[in-house]
Amino acid sequence: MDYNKLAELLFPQIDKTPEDYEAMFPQRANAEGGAIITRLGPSPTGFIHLGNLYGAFVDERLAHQSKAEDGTPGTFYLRIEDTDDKRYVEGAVDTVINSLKFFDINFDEGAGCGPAAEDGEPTDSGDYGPYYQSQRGPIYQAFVKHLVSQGKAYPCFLTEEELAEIRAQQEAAKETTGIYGKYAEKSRNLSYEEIEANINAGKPYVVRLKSKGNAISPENCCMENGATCQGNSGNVTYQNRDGVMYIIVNDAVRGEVAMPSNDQDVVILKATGIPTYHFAHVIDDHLMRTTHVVRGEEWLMSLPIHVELFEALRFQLPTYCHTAVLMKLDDETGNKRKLSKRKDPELSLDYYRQEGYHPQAVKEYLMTILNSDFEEWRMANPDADLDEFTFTTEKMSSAGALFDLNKLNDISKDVLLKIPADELADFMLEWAREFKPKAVPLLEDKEYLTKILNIGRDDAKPRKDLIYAKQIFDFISYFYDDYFFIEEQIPEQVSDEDAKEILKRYLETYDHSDDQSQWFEKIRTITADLGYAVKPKDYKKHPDEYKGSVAHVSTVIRIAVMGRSQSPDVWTIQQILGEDRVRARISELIG
RNA sequence: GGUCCUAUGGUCAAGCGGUUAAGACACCGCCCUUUCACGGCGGUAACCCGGGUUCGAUUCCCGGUAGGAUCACCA
Repeated sequence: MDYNKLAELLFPQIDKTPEDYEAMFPQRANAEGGAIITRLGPSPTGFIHLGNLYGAFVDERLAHQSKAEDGTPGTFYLRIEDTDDKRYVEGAVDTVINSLKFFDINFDEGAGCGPAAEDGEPTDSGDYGPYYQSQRGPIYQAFVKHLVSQGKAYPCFLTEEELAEIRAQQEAAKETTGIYGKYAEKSRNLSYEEIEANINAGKPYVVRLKSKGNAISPENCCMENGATCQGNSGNVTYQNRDGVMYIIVNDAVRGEVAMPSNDQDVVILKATGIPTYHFAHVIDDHLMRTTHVVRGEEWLMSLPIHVELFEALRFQLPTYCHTAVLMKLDDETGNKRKLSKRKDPELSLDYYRQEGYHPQAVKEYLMTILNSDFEEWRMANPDADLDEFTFTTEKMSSAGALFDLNKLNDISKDVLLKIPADELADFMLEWAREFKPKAVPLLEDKEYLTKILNIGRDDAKPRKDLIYAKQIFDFISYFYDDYFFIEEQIPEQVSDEDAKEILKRYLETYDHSDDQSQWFEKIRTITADLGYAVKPKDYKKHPDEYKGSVAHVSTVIRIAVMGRSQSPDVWTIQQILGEDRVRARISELIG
């Protein structure tokens, strides 16, 4: 078979060679001396979930933390993986970029990363484009053509029915499914004339890799059992394990990973002329000079395919970082399972936006599950910027981490405490504009809101009860008349008459200009006059001698003014609320 | 089913042949306190099972078990 002739028959319109592309996309200047080049390759649905964010975070940190010899940092770029013919969602690239920007994750180059054009359309930036796989057709085809001309790939005309039949046969015989070994022979052995006839007849076809298989044989490799040898692409070791060729790859997060080498004649070019993920990954990450490929664990099993592809093309293998998938405890089965888009709203980044989690809190949380020594570092450096932490792939867990909302909330409390109240007020308003529009006019009084958010923050032991916007709003809602209502019952120790009496006397003696001790002194007086214990301990010791304690009296006032029994300090709240509101609310309750 | 990954308290996790087996979150109790939150003190709670190797295994090896991942012209 004349493979050159075959390549020409299949790709007459392709005139560029791999060498041309190698020259067009030379090694990156900053890749020398340790700078890391990473990429994010989302599909163009624009849907970014927590898992994507998790990976993007790793990519970003790895690239921007690393430095070339001359001090320039690594590069983190955005490539859109739209090889699937599923519909392209309008504005998806913008969505991706903006979703990540919300978390301070910024790209250096790639799709949509250039300055906006005059008509407002986003442009791409960088010298290694195009950054959309759908626009890279000729590039992929040039490499496929090259492989065909070397006899390393071939066209396959198997129809869906034939494929299904083979599959059924294999399943019945309990064999591995797919096109490999004897099942590949039919297509592999097609003569030039047969192929030409098929093409002239307009039959659709795919291009498959001609796998070298993984059996140890004289023409393949004749290593002794257990012996190893180095691969051409670097970073790969082959080993004969009882007649089966294994690949051993050093994964940055998992260490050495061993598995049987690929024996499937995988599809590299679909009937549409568009490559599969496997092929696009190999070509793109090589040509765009990616040094570290960060991706989910679900890709680990296709590593042998990628290794064979890298070897066949004589490309250098990148460093792989297969990250663990995010898990969750299933309510029904009680087992761990992968977070799913359909069942788990907390997977969607929108969930955190709706609830009003601060991006910094989500980042901080992600970092704690990403690197096990982060929490320790954070305790030692409570005020340091997140970027000062040195992130390492070695410290990443290879088991799936369970998503823990409790932990997120705990971290969020600390994060929000460090954000100045007026910034938090802006954050609340922004959140409300999107998710609680009715409250916007109220929250627009920034001075008022800032005062509220600032309660108890400057103390030596600052309050930590602010977690996320939605929760915060509920927490402070009584400051706004529209949302104020009596939510709780008065304590059982206090009779209805006493409650009225307490409030009546409170209102009579109320002086808005009292300082906190004067104010509390008056409550003590009321407490004592009505037969309640001024010191809660007295009541605790001698419950028979008192109706209740000052705590219960205070609770009545709390409920009158705030509608609830739990809140920060009453005096402070009243000062913010203003005299009119306080008086009005109490009068209202007295009736 | 084949292949691969993983296995320390409820959760996240230190540990990398000899430890009273850290820490954080959650939970419980006490203290502080006019409630709550914060803070302080204390507490419950773990090395999946079985074989080896070794003077000694949570740690190394093998087997089992469990959970997860993956087996497309989807990524």
